[in-house]
Amino acid sequence: MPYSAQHKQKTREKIVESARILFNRHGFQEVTIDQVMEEIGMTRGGFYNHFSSKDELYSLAVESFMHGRGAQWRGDFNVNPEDKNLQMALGMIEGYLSAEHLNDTDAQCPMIALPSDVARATPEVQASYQKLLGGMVHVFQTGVAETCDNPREKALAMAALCIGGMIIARTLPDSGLADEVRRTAYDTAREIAER
Amino acid sequence: MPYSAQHKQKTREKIVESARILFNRHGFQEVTIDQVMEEIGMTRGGFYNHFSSKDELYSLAVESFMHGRGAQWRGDFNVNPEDKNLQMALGMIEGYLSAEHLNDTDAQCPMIALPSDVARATPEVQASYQKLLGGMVHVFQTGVAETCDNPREKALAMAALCIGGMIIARTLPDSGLADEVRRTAYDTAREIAER
DNA sequence: TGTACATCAGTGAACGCGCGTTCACTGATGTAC
DNA sequence: TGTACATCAGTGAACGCGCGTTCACTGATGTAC
Repeated sequence: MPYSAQHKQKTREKIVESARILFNRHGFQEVTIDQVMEEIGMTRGGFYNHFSSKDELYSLAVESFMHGRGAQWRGDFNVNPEDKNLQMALGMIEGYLSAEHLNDTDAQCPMIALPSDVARATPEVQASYQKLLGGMVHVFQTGVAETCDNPREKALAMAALCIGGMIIARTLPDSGLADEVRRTAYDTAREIAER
Repeated sequence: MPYSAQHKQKTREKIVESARILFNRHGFQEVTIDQVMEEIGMTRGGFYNHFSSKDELYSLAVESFMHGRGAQWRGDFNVNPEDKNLQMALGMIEGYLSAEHLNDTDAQCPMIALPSDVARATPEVQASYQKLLGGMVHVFQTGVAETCDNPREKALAMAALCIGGMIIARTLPDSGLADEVRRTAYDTAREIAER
């Protein structure tokens, strides 16, 4: 067997990561397979040795955030769902609604970077998006579970504020207004968590 | 002067409205000028008699919602900012987060239909988006102004919940979960308004 | 240890298609007489 | 009132370009002997 199985797996992962970053930056339609492959020093033809279509790549790129860049990011803010305490949930809110998260497009959550793209994508891509939301709601829910009797509702409201606040902030040309939206979403989500 | 000035103005408005609906349905990149023109029974060449580029049309289409389809929609839910009372703001929340609004893509607010498209568009398009947000915040703010001392913060939080909740709901393939998100956003926004 | 070989990841030219924009033309309309 | 004319909204072919995908090939690699 020429080329080890790991070699192919590594290349595959590099393509997905390159795609995730480029889709985050420019959107799905706007990114070409050429660009994705060039980013990792390869040419377009090789792409179809790994994936059957650009759509398949899209779904994998969205989902990869959860256990890839997203997990790394949660580490920075000490967010570990196993902790099951309020501090953990508050860390998530703070990190998600932070200026760093807003400005670091490459490492940004795809739920913020690609909402309307995903709404028009294949069911597979939407399923990947739903998995990300499920992960976030799980974090919030376990965090507030022991201090209230409707953790699920709280978790969903917190998620809507985090994601919605960031999407709006990202879209506004006036950065002052964007910061105001972000801060208000943070205050409100925190208040819901602590109430 | 052959063809009255009104004739040209009418055609221009028809193009913008056709574009707004098609962009809402399929996104900016995915809609061609051919499709926009065909929708009103014209051919592609005539487009450049009215607009200098597809980008210019995009900005106008987003902004047109406010005084066009959006105003009509506010009428259905008795939302008139001149009323300056809580009921008016609650009507807006209810209408915005309603199942009808979620499912009627053609008449949907572009803030829900196009967030990530706009984030990557020209500053002009983003300015149009910001105007829509400003209008919504204004409605909420005047509605809660007389019953609390931080109307601006409340209005921004309500807007984040309305827009964020709807964007998420629209993207989820599981309609049960989508309804849950929508309902929770409604309950939370209402609670903020009434507190 | 060294060499011939089979495999298949990766290459890059080519295909088919569609899009934004341009442009020479057409013909419906309002006006001048 | 009727007619010739000027205007310009609208037409549709053409241009230039780029993209997703295919395909014949190349050459780096691990294995058999």
